[in-house]
Amino acid sequence: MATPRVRFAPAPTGYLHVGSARSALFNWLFARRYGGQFILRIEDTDESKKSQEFVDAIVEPLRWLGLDWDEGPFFQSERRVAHDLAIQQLVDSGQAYFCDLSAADSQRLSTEAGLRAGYHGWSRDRGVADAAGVVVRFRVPDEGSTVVDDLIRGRVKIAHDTLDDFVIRRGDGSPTFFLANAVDDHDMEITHVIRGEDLLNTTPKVKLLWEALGYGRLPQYAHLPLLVNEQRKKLAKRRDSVALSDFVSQGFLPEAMLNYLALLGWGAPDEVEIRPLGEIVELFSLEAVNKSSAFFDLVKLAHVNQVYIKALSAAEFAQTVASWLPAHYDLAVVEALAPELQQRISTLSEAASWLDWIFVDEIDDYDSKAWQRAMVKGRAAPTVLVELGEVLSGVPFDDPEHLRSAVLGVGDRLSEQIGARVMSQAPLRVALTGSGAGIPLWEAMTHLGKEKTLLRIAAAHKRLSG
RNA sequence: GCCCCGUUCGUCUAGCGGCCUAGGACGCCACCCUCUCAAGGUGGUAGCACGGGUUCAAAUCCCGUACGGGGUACCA
Repeated sequence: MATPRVRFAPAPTGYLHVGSARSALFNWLFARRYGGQFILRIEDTDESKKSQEFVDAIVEPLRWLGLDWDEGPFFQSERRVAHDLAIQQLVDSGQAYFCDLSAADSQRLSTEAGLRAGYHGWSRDRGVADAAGVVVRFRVPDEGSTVVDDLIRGRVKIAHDTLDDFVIRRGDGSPTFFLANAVDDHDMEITHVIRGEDLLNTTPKVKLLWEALGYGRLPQYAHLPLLVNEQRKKLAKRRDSVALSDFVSQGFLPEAMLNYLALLGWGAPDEVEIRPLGEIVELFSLEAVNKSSAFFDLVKLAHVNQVYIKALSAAEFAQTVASWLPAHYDLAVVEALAPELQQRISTLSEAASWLDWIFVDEIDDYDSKAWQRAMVKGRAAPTVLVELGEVLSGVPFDDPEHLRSAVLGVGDRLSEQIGARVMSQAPLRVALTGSGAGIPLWEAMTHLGKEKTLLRIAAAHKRLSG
Protein backbone atom coordinates (compact mmCIF):
# COMPACT_ATOMS: atom_id res chain seq x y z
CA MET A 1 0.00 0.00 0.00
CA ALA A 2 1.02 3.61 -0.47
CA THR A 3 2.58 4.92 2.72
CA PRO A 4 -0.26 5.64 5.07
CA ARG A 5 -0.69 8.80 7.10
CA VAL A 6 -2.61 8.37 10.31
CA ARG A 7 -3.33 10.65 13.21
CA PHE A 8 -4.11 10.48 16.86
CA ALA A 9 -6.46 13.35 17.60
CA PRO A 10 -7.44 13.55 21.26
CA ALA A 11 -9.42 16.35 22.80
CA PRO A 12 -7.44 18.01 25.57
CA THR A 13 -9.81 17.24 28.41
CA GLY A 14 -7.58 16.80 31.40
CA TYR A 15 -5.60 13.61 31.09
CA LEU A 16 -4.94 10.70 28.78
CA HIS A 17 -6.74 7.50 29.68
CA VAL A 18 -6.04 3.95 28.65
CA GLY A 19 -8.72 3.95 25.96
CA SER A 20 -7.12 6.90 24.22
CA ALA A 21 -3.72 5.32 24.69
CA ARG A 22 -5.00 2.20 22.96
CA SER A 23 -6.23 4.28 20.01
CA ALA A 24 -2.88 6.02 19.84
CA LEU A 25 -1.10 2.66 19.95
CA PHE A 26 -3.12 1.15 17.11
CA ASN A 27 -2.51 4.20 14.95
CA TRP A 28 1.17 4.07 15.77
CA LEU A 29 1.40 0.33 15.07
CA PHE A 30 -0.30 0.79 11.73
CA ALA A 31 2.02 3.63 10.75
CA ARG A 32 5.14 1.74 11.80
CA ARG A 33 3.99 -1.48 10.21
CA TYR A 34 3.66 0.09 6.77
CA GLY A 35 6.34 2.75 7.06
CA GLY A 36 3.89 5.62 7.19
CA GLN A 37 3.53 8.75 9.28
CA PHE A 38 1.95 9.06 12.70
CA ILE A 39 0.62 12.54 13.32
CA LEU A 40 -0.41 14.09 16.62
CA ARG A 41 -3.23 16.58 16.45
CA ILE A 42 -4.82 18.20 19.46
CA GLU A 43 -8.54 18.54 18.86
CA ASP A 44 -9.15 21.83 20.66
CA THR A 45 -11.95 23.34 18.61
CA ASP A 46 -13.35 24.55 21.86
CA GLU A 47 -10.94 27.38 22.65
CA SER A 48 -11.19 26.98 26.39
CA LYS A 49 -9.48 23.63 26.13
CA LYS A 50 -6.18 24.99 25.01
CA SER A 51 -3.62 25.31 27.73
CA GLN A 52 -0.10 24.06 28.16
CA GLU A 53 -1.22 21.99 31.08
CA PHE A 54 -3.74 20.07 29.00
CA VAL A 55 -1.28 19.59 26.19
CA ASP A 56 1.30 18.16 28.59
CA ALA A 57 -1.33 15.79 29.93
CA ILE A 58 -1.45 14.24 26.46
CA VAL A 59 2.14 14.54 25.37
CA GLU A 60 3.82 13.20 28.51
CA PRO A 61 1.98 9.86 28.65
CA LEU A 62 2.63 9.34 24.93
CA ARG A 63 6.32 9.93 25.52
CA TRP A 64 6.29 7.57 28.48
CA LEU A 65 4.77 4.88 26.30
CA GLY A 66 7.29 5.60 23.59
CA LEU A 67 4.68 6.35 20.94
CA ASP A 68 6.68 8.86 18.98
CA TRP A 69 4.97 10.99 16.37
CA ASP A 70 6.39 12.14 13.06
CA GLU A 71 4.47 15.39 12.74
CA GLY A 72 2.84 17.74 15.19
CA PRO A 73 1.49 18.34 17.64
CA PHE A 74 -0.85 20.41 15.50
CA PHE A 75 -3.62 22.36 17.09
CA GLN A 76 -7.04 22.51 15.59
CA SER A 77 -7.50 25.96 17.09
CA GLU A 78 -4.63 27.24 14.95
CA ARG A 79 -6.34 26.15 11.76
CA ARG A 80 -9.25 28.51 12.13
CA VAL A 81 -8.68 30.26 8.81
CA ALA A 82 -8.97 27.01 6.87
CA HIS A 83 -12.11 26.10 8.76
CA ASP A 84 -13.71 29.49 8.16
CA LEU A 85 -12.95 29.23 4.47
CA ALA A 86 -14.59 25.82 4.26
CA ILE A 87 -17.67 27.08 6.06
CA GLN A 88 -17.86 30.03 3.70
CA GLN A 89 -17.55 27.71 0.73
CA LEU A 90 -20.44 25.58 1.95
CA VAL A 91 -22.62 28.63 2.57
CA ASP A 92 -21.77 30.12 -0.83
CA SER A 93 -22.66 26.90 -2.61
CA GLY A 94 -25.96 26.65 -0.77
CA GLN A 95 -24.98 23.46 1.07
CA ALA A 96 -25.06 25.20 4.41
CA TYR A 97 -27.18 28.00 5.80
CA PHE A 98 -27.53 30.36 8.73
CA CYS A 99 -29.88 29.59 11.57
CA ASP A 100 -30.85 31.82 14.49
CA LEU A 101 -32.85 29.27 16.46
CA SER A 102 -31.61 28.24 19.86
CA ALA A 103 -31.34 24.57 20.68
CA ALA A 104 -34.33 24.96 22.99
CA ASP A 105 -36.40 26.59 20.26
CA SER A 106 -35.76 23.87 17.71
CA GLN A 107 -36.59 21.29 20.32
CA ARG A 108 -39.88 23.03 21.02
CA LEU A 109 -40.71 23.30 17.32
CA SER A 110 -40.13 19.59 16.89
CA THR A 111 -42.42 18.74 19.73
CA GLU A 112 -45.14 21.08 18.48
CA ALA A 113 -44.92 19.57 15.01
CA GLY A 114 -45.14 16.08 16.47
CA LEU A 115 -41.74 15.11 15.15
CA ARG A 116 -38.91 13.21 16.77
CA ALA A 117 -36.52 15.25 18.86
CA GLY A 118 -33.80 17.09 16.98
CA TYR A 119 -33.51 19.69 14.35
CA HIS A 120 -35.69 19.64 11.26
CA GLY A 121 -34.31 22.28 9.02
CA TRP A 122 -36.64 25.04 10.14
CA SER A 123 -34.29 27.73 8.88
CA ARG A 124 -33.38 26.16 5.56
CA ASP A 125 -35.29 28.71 3.51
CA ARG A 126 -35.88 31.50 5.96
CA GLY A 127 -33.02 33.55 4.55
CA VAL A 128 -31.46 34.26 7.93
CA ALA A 129 -28.54 36.69 7.69
CA ASP A 130 -25.24 36.10 9.42
CA ALA A 131 -24.91 37.83 12.74
CA ALA A 132 -23.47 37.32 16.18
CA GLY A 133 -24.96 34.23 17.80
CA VAL A 134 -26.16 32.79 14.50
CA VAL A 135 -25.01 29.24 13.74
CA VAL A 136 -24.31 27.60 10.40
CA ARG A 137 -26.01 24.31 9.66
CA PHE A 138 -25.23 21.77 6.98
CA ARG A 139 -28.06 20.95 4.61
CA VAL A 140 -28.33 17.15 4.79
CA PRO A 141 -29.96 15.68 1.67
CA ASP A 142 -33.58 14.64 2.27
CA GLU A 143 -33.32 11.47 0.27
CA GLY A 144 -30.90 8.61 0.10
CA SER A 145 -28.26 7.41 2.44
CA THR A 146 -24.55 7.55 3.05
CA VAL A 147 -22.41 4.46 3.08
CA VAL A 148 -19.06 4.10 4.79
CA ASP A 149 -16.88 1.08 4.23
CA ASP A 150 -15.20 0.47 7.55
CA LEU A 151 -12.05 -1.65 7.54
CA ILE A 152 -13.11 -3.38 10.73
CA ARG A 153 -16.90 -3.26 10.65
CA GLY A 154 -17.61 -3.61 6.98
CA ARG A 155 -20.27 -1.58 5.21
CA VAL A 156 -22.19 0.84 7.42
CA LYS A 157 -25.17 2.62 5.95
CA ILE A 158 -27.10 5.52 7.43
CA ALA A 159 -30.27 6.93 5.90
CA HIS A 160 -30.24 10.71 5.48
CA ASP A 161 -33.65 11.07 7.07
CA THR A 162 -32.18 9.95 10.38
CA LEU A 163 -29.65 12.77 10.26
CA ASP A 164 -30.50 16.32 11.22
CA ASP A 165 -29.02 19.49 9.77
CA PHE A 166 -26.11 19.49 12.16
CA VAL A 167 -24.24 22.62 13.24
CA ILE A 168 -20.87 23.21 11.60
CA ARG A 169 -20.23 26.67 13.09
CA ARG A 170 -21.23 27.64 16.57
CA GLY A 171 -22.84 30.89 17.60
CA ASP A 172 -19.46 32.19 18.70
CA GLY A 173 -18.06 31.55 15.23
CA SER A 174 -15.96 28.50 16.08
CA PRO A 175 -16.14 25.37 13.93
CA THR A 176 -17.56 22.14 15.33
CA PHE A 177 -15.86 18.77 15.39
CA PHE A 178 -17.42 17.51 12.14
CA LEU A 179 -16.25 20.41 10.06
CA ALA A 180 -12.79 20.71 11.57
CA ASN A 181 -12.36 16.98 11.26
CA ALA A 182 -13.10 16.90 7.55
CA VAL A 183 -10.97 19.94 6.75
CA ASP A 184 -7.99 18.86 8.85
CA ASP A 185 -7.95 15.26 7.67
CA HIS A 186 -8.07 16.51 4.13
CA ASP A 187 -5.38 19.14 4.51
CA MET A 188 -3.10 16.77 6.40
CA GLU A 189 -3.65 14.13 3.74
CA ILE A 190 -4.75 11.54 6.25
CA THR A 191 -5.23 8.17 4.55
CA HIS A 192 -6.57 6.10 7.43
CA VAL A 193 -8.71 7.16 10.36
CA ILE A 194 -8.34 4.69 13.22
CA ARG A 195 -10.37 5.50 16.33
CA GLY A 196 -12.93 4.27 18.81
CA GLU A 197 -16.30 2.91 17.82
CA ASP A 198 -18.01 5.72 19.72
CA LEU A 199 -17.18 7.89 16.71
CA LEU A 200 -18.69 5.55 14.14
CA ASN A 201 -21.95 7.48 13.98
CA THR A 202 -20.18 10.73 13.18
CA THR A 203 -18.52 9.30 10.11
CA PRO A 204 -21.41 9.73 7.67
CA LYS A 205 -21.67 13.39 8.66
CA VAL A 206 -18.00 13.92 8.02
CA LYS A 207 -18.31 12.08 4.72
CA LEU A 208 -21.18 14.33 3.67
CA LEU A 209 -19.06 17.38 4.41
CA TRP A 210 -16.11 15.82 2.64
CA GLU A 211 -18.13 15.38 -0.52
CA ALA A 212 -19.77 18.79 -0.27
CA LEU A 213 -16.32 20.36 -0.10
CA GLY A 214 -15.22 18.43 -3.17
CA TYR A 215 -12.36 16.76 -1.36
CA GLY A 216 -12.22 13.64 -3.48
CA ARG A 217 -11.14 10.35 -2.07
CA LEU A 218 -12.26 9.73 1.51
CA PRO A 219 -9.79 8.30 4.02
CA GLN A 220 -10.27 4.67 4.97
CA TYR A 221 -12.01 4.34 8.31
CA ALA A 222 -11.38 1.72 10.97
CA HIS A 223 -13.41 1.85 14.15
CA LEU A 224 -11.86 -0.03 17.05
CA PRO A 225 -13.94 -1.93 19.59
CA LEU A 226 -14.44 0.06 22.77
CA LEU A 227 -12.63 -0.61 26.02
CA VAL A 228 -15.19 -1.17 28.76
CA ASN A 229 -15.39 -1.48 32.54
CA GLU A 230 -16.82 -4.40 34.54
CA GLN A 231 -20.31 -3.05 33.83
CA ARG A 232 -19.44 -3.25 30.13
CA LYS A 233 -19.75 0.49 29.77
CA LYS A 234 -17.25 2.47 27.80
CA LEU A 235 -14.30 3.54 29.92
CA ALA A 236 -14.99 7.05 31.08
CA LYS A 237 -12.77 9.44 32.95
CA ARG A 238 -15.45 10.41 35.41
CA ARG A 239 -16.38 6.99 36.71
CA ASP A 240 -13.39 4.75 36.01
CA SER A 241 -9.84 5.08 37.31
CA VAL A 242 -8.10 4.87 34.02
CA ALA A 243 -5.63 7.74 33.91
CA LEU A 244 -2.43 6.56 32.35
CA SER A 245 -0.49 8.60 34.88
CA ASP A 246 -1.95 6.47 37.68
CA PHE A 247 -0.56 3.35 36.08
CA VAL A 248 2.79 5.05 35.80
CA SER A 249 2.86 5.82 39.52
CA GLN A 250 1.72 2.35 40.49
CA GLY A 251 4.74 0.96 38.76
CA PHE A 252 3.60 -0.48 35.50
CA LEU A 253 6.24 -0.66 32.81
CA PRO A 254 5.47 1.11 29.53
CA GLU A 255 6.39 -1.99 27.54
CA ALA A 256 3.94 -4.07 29.55
CA MET A 257 1.19 -1.49 29.16
CA LEU A 258 1.68 -1.36 25.39
CA ASN A 259 1.77 -5.14 25.13
CA TYR A 260 -1.42 -5.52 27.13
CA LEU A 261 -3.21 -2.75 25.24
CA ALA A 262 -2.28 -4.39 21.95
CA LEU A 263 -4.04 -7.54 23.13
CA LEU A 264 -7.38 -5.80 23.52
CA GLY A 265 -9.11 -6.24 20.20
CA TRP A 266 -6.14 -7.72 18.44
CA GLY A 267 -4.14 -10.91 18.61
CA ALA A 268 -1.10 -12.21 16.78
CA PRO A 269 -1.77 -15.02 14.29
CA ASP A 270 0.40 -17.42 16.30
CA GLU A 271 -1.47 -16.61 19.53
CA VAL A 272 1.70 -15.64 21.38
CA GLU A 273 0.51 -12.89 23.70
CA ILE A 274 3.56 -11.49 25.40
CA ARG A 275 6.25 -10.41 22.98
CA PRO A 276 8.48 -7.46 22.09
CA LEU A 277 6.90 -4.39 20.53
CA GLY A 278 8.98 -4.88 17.41
CA GLU A 279 7.31 -8.20 16.78
CA ILE A 280 3.89 -6.71 17.35
CA VAL A 281 4.68 -4.08 14.73
CA GLU A 282 5.70 -6.81 12.29
CA LEU A 283 2.54 -8.83 12.87
CA PHE A 284 -0.02 -6.07 13.22
CA SER A 285 -2.88 -5.68 10.80
CA LEU A 286 -6.21 -3.89 10.96
CA GLU A 287 -7.92 -6.84 9.34
CA ALA A 288 -7.15 -8.90 12.43
CA VAL A 289 -8.79 -6.43 14.78
CA ASN A 290 -12.05 -7.82 16.12
CA LYS A 291 -15.39 -6.12 16.53
CA SER A 292 -16.55 -6.66 20.08
CA SER A 293 -15.78 -4.48 23.07
CA ALA A 294 -13.06 -5.55 25.48
CA PHE A 295 -12.95 -5.43 29.26
CA PHE A 296 -9.90 -3.63 30.58
CA ASP A 297 -8.73 -6.30 33.01
CA LEU A 298 -6.38 -5.13 35.74
CA VAL A 299 -5.62 -8.70 36.76
CA LYS A 300 -4.30 -9.64 33.38
CA LEU A 301 -2.47 -6.34 33.06
CA ALA A 302 -0.73 -7.18 36.34
CA HIS A 303 0.26 -10.56 34.96
CA VAL A 304 1.74 -9.03 31.83
CA ASN A 305 3.55 -6.49 33.95
CA GLN A 306 5.03 -9.20 36.15
CA VAL A 307 6.32 -11.07 33.15
CA TYR A 308 8.09 -7.90 32.02
CA ILE A 309 9.44 -7.26 35.52
CA LYS A 310 10.81 -10.79 35.73
CA ALA A 311 12.54 -10.36 32.41
CA LEU A 312 14.60 -7.43 33.69
CA SER A 313 18.23 -8.04 34.64
CA ALA A 314 19.05 -7.46 38.31
CA ALA A 315 20.79 -4.20 37.49
CA GLU A 316 17.93 -2.98 35.32
CA PHE A 317 15.44 -3.92 37.97
CA ALA A 318 17.30 -2.11 40.77
CA GLN A 319 17.58 0.99 38.63
CA THR A 320 13.93 0.88 37.57
CA VAL A 321 12.48 0.20 40.99
CA ALA A 322 14.64 2.82 42.72
CA SER A 323 12.12 5.62 42.49
CA TRP A 324 9.52 3.51 44.32
CA LEU A 325 11.82 2.88 47.26
CA PRO A 326 12.53 5.07 50.29
CA ALA A 327 15.79 6.98 50.05
CA HIS A 328 17.56 5.04 52.80
CA TYR A 329 17.35 1.74 50.92
CA ASP A 330 20.70 0.42 49.76
CA LEU A 331 20.42 -0.14 46.03
CA ALA A 332 23.31 -2.60 46.04
CA VAL A 333 21.28 -4.80 48.38
CA VAL A 334 18.19 -4.36 46.22
CA GLU A 335 20.16 -5.50 43.22
CA ALA A 336 21.55 -8.50 45.07
CA LEU A 337 18.04 -9.59 46.04
CA ALA A 338 16.45 -8.59 42.74
CA PRO A 339 15.50 -12.05 41.43
CA GLU A 340 13.63 -12.84 44.63
CA LEU A 341 11.73 -9.57 44.44
CA GLN A 342 11.01 -9.79 40.74
CA GLN A 343 9.09 -13.02 41.07
CA ARG A 344 6.99 -11.67 43.94
CA ILE A 345 5.71 -8.36 42.63
CA SER A 346 3.50 -7.45 39.74
CA THR A 347 3.95 -3.70 40.08
CA LEU A 348 7.05 -1.81 41.13
CA SER A 349 5.27 -0.08 43.99
CA GLU A 350 4.99 -3.43 45.79
CA ALA A 351 8.75 -3.85 46.10
CA ALA A 352 9.27 -1.84 49.26
CA SER A 353 7.05 -4.01 51.43
CA TRP A 354 9.20 -7.07 50.76
CA LEU A 355 12.41 -5.30 51.73
CA ASP A 356 11.44 -3.02 54.52
CA TRP A 357 12.67 -5.28 57.34
CA ILE A 358 16.22 -5.16 56.08
CA PHE A 359 16.43 -1.41 56.31
CA VAL A 360 14.58 -0.58 59.53
CA ASP A 361 16.32 -0.40 62.92
CA GLU A 362 14.09 -2.89 64.67
CA ILE A 363 10.87 -4.82 64.30
CA ASP A 364 8.18 -3.18 66.39
CA ASP A 365 5.18 -4.84 64.83
CA TYR A 366 4.82 -8.59 64.44
CA ASP A 367 2.09 -10.07 62.31
CA SER A 368 -0.13 -11.65 64.93
CA LYS A 369 -1.09 -14.70 62.91
CA ALA A 370 2.49 -15.46 62.02
CA TRP A 371 3.58 -14.95 65.63
CA GLN A 372 0.88 -17.28 66.84
CA ARG A 373 1.81 -19.97 64.39
CA ALA A 374 5.59 -19.88 64.63
CA MET A 375 6.17 -18.80 68.20
CA VAL A 376 3.18 -19.94 70.26
CA LYS A 377 2.02 -23.07 68.49
CA GLY A 378 5.59 -24.03 67.80
CA ARG A 379 6.29 -24.97 71.42
CA ALA A 380 10.00 -25.29 70.90
CA ALA A 381 10.28 -21.69 69.74
CA PRO A 382 11.86 -20.29 72.93
CA THR A 383 14.53 -22.96 72.86
CA VAL A 384 15.04 -22.51 69.14
CA LEU A 385 15.60 -18.79 69.59
CA VAL A 386 18.14 -19.31 72.36
CA GLU A 387 20.04 -21.89 70.36
CA LEU A 388 19.88 -19.74 67.23
CA GLY A 389 21.35 -16.80 69.14
CA GLU A 390 24.23 -18.88 70.36
CA VAL A 391 25.01 -20.62 67.10
CA LEU A 392 24.70 -17.57 64.89
CA SER A 393 26.94 -15.47 67.09
CA GLY A 394 29.75 -17.83 66.12
CA VAL A 395 29.09 -17.88 62.39
CA PRO A 396 30.50 -15.40 59.87
CA PHE A 397 27.72 -13.56 58.01
CA ASP A 398 29.31 -13.37 54.60
CA ASP A 399 28.15 -16.71 53.24
CA PRO A 400 24.43 -17.58 52.88
CA GLU A 401 25.28 -21.27 52.84
CA HIS A 402 26.88 -21.12 56.31
CA LEU A 403 23.81 -19.39 57.68
CA ARG A 404 21.57 -21.97 56.13
CA SER A 405 23.37 -24.97 57.58
CA ALA A 406 23.72 -23.30 60.98
CA VAL A 407 20.01 -22.54 61.25
CA LEU A 408 18.80 -25.86 59.87
CA GLY A 409 21.35 -27.60 62.08
CA VAL A 410 19.64 -26.15 65.15
CA GLY A 411 16.32 -27.52 63.96
CA ASP A 412 17.75 -30.98 63.29
CA ARG A 413 19.48 -31.20 66.66
CA LEU A 414 16.39 -30.15 68.56
CA SER A 415 14.25 -32.54 66.56
CA GLU A 416 16.39 -35.40 67.70
CA GLN A 417 16.42 -34.28 71.32
CA ILE A 418 12.66 -33.81 71.52
CA GLY A 419 11.72 -36.61 69.21
CA ALA A 420 9.48 -34.42 67.10
CA ARG A 421 10.00 -32.26 64.06
CA VAL A 422 11.24 -28.82 65.07
CA MET A 423 11.28 -26.03 62.51
CA SER A 424 13.99 -23.52 63.18
CA GLN A 425 13.44 -21.34 60.18
CA ALA A 426 9.87 -20.27 60.86
CA PRO A 427 10.52 -18.57 64.24
CA LEU A 428 13.68 -17.02 62.81
CA ARG A 429 11.72 -15.49 59.97
CA VAL A 430 9.15 -14.00 62.29
CA ALA A 431 11.84 -12.69 64.63
CA LEU A 432 13.79 -11.04 61.83
CA THR A 433 11.02 -9.79 59.56
CA GLY A 434 7.94 -9.60 61.76
CA SER A 435 6.10 -11.53 59.09
CA GLY A 436 5.39 -15.13 58.22
CA ALA A 437 5.90 -14.61 54.52
CA GLY A 438 8.84 -13.23 52.65
CA ILE A 439 11.86 -13.77 50.48
CA PRO A 440 14.38 -16.53 51.29
CA LEU A 441 16.31 -15.70 54.42
CA TRP A 442 19.95 -16.69 53.91
CA GLU A 443 21.09 -14.20 51.32
CA ALA A 444 18.96 -11.50 52.90
CA MET A 445 20.54 -12.15 56.34
CA THR A 446 23.99 -11.39 55.01
CA HIS A 447 22.68 -7.93 54.23
CA LEU A 448 20.86 -7.54 57.52
CA GLY A 449 24.08 -8.32 59.34
CA LYS A 450 24.97 -10.26 62.45
CA GLU A 451 24.36 -7.46 64.92
CA LYS A 452 20.75 -6.79 63.93
CA THR A 453 20.07 -10.48 63.58
CA LEU A 454 21.14 -11.27 67.12
CA LEU A 455 19.31 -8.25 68.54
CA ARG A 456 16.08 -9.29 66.84
CA ILE A 457 16.37 -12.87 68.03
CA ALA A 458 16.85 -11.60 71.57
CA ALA A 459 13.95 -9.18 71.25
CA ALA A 460 11.64 -11.92 70.05
CA HIS A 461 12.72 -14.21 72.83
CA LYS A 462 12.11 -11.50 75.40
CA ARG A 463 8.67 -10.83 74.01
CA LEU A 464 7.88 -14.54 74.07
CA SER A 465 8.84 -15.08 77.67
CA GLY A 466 7.68 -11.69 78.91
C1' G B 1 -38.05 6.50 21.19
C1' C B 2 -34.95 6.51 16.77
C1' C B 3 -30.21 5.24 14.35
C1' C B 4 -25.65 2.39 14.40
C1' C B 5 -22.51 -1.61 16.18
C1' G B 6 -21.81 -6.08 18.65
C1' U B 7 -22.74 -11.38 20.97
C1' U B 8 -17.18 -18.29 21.52
C1' C B 9 -15.13 -20.45 28.90
C1' G B 10 -15.76 -15.37 34.67
C1' U B 11 -12.06 -12.22 31.42
C1' C B 12 -8.91 -11.45 26.75
C1' U B 13 -9.06 -14.35 22.54
C1' A B 14 -8.21 -18.69 18.27
C1' G B 15 -11.77 -20.30 14.87
C1' C B 16 -13.11 -17.14 8.60
C1' G B 17 -18.41 -24.58 6.13
C1' G B 18 -15.92 -30.42 7.24
C1' C B 19 -9.09 -30.77 10.79
C1' C B 20 -13.99 -28.66 16.76
C1' U B 21 -15.87 -34.69 21.36
C1' A B 22 -14.21 -25.84 20.22
C1' G B 23 -7.61 -24.43 21.02
C1' G B 24 -4.53 -20.77 23.93
C1' A B 25 -3.81 -17.00 27.80
C1' C B 26 -5.40 -14.68 32.59
C1' G B 27 -8.21 -16.06 36.86
C1' C B 28 -9.80 -20.05 39.92
C1' C B 29 -9.11 -25.26 42.05
C1' A B 30 -5.87 -29.57 43.01
C1' C B 31 -1.17 -31.88 43.17
C1' C B 32 4.35 -31.57 42.95
C1' C B 33 8.38 -28.49 44.73
C1' U B 34 8.91 -25.81 49.42
C1' C B 35 10.40 -22.73 56.51
C1' U B 36 6.87 -18.93 54.37
C1' C B 37 5.14 -16.07 50.36
C1' A B 38 6.17 -16.39 45.42
C1' A B 39 8.11 -18.39 40.98
C1' G B 40 8.13 -22.97 38.26
C1' G B 41 5.97 -27.84 36.77
C1' U B 42 1.60 -31.09 36.08
C1' G B 43 -3.54 -31.75 35.90
C1' G B 44 -8.46 -29.79 36.26
C1' U B 45 -12.76 -26.19 36.03
C1' A B 46 -15.62 -23.44 32.47
C1' G B 47 -18.00 -21.26 26.55
C1' C B 48 -20.28 -21.20 20.57
C1' A B 49 -27.17 -16.11 23.56
C1' C B 50 -31.91 -18.19 21.47
C1' G B 51 -35.14 -19.60 17.26
C1' G B 52 -35.66 -20.42 12.22
C1' G B 53 -33.51 -21.29 7.56
C1' U B 54 -29.36 -22.55 3.54
C1' U B 55 -26.15 -27.04 3.08
C1' C B 56 -24.53 -33.86 2.59
C1' A B 57 -22.17 -30.82 6.68
C1' A B 58 -22.71 -24.45 10.59
C1' A B 59 -19.35 -21.79 16.20
C1' U B 60 -18.50 -20.42 11.09
C1' C B 61 -23.45 -18.20 5.75
C1' C B 62 -28.74 -15.77 5.78
C1' C B 63 -33.17 -13.99 8.55
C1' G B 64 -35.55 -13.00 13.08
C1' U B 65 -35.64 -12.53 18.52
C1' A B 66 -33.27 -11.50 22.98
C1' C B 67 -29.49 -9.20 25.45
C1' G B 68 -25.35 -5.69 25.70
C1' G B 69 -23.07 -1.31 24.06
C1' G B 70 -22.48 3.27 21.29
C1' G B 71 -24.77 7.59 19.21
C1' U B 72 -28.75 10.88 19.14
C1' A B 73 -25.27 18.63 21.75
C1' C B 74 -23.87 25.33 19.44
C1' C B 75 -18.66 17.88 23.45
C1' A B 76 -15.21 15.35 20.79
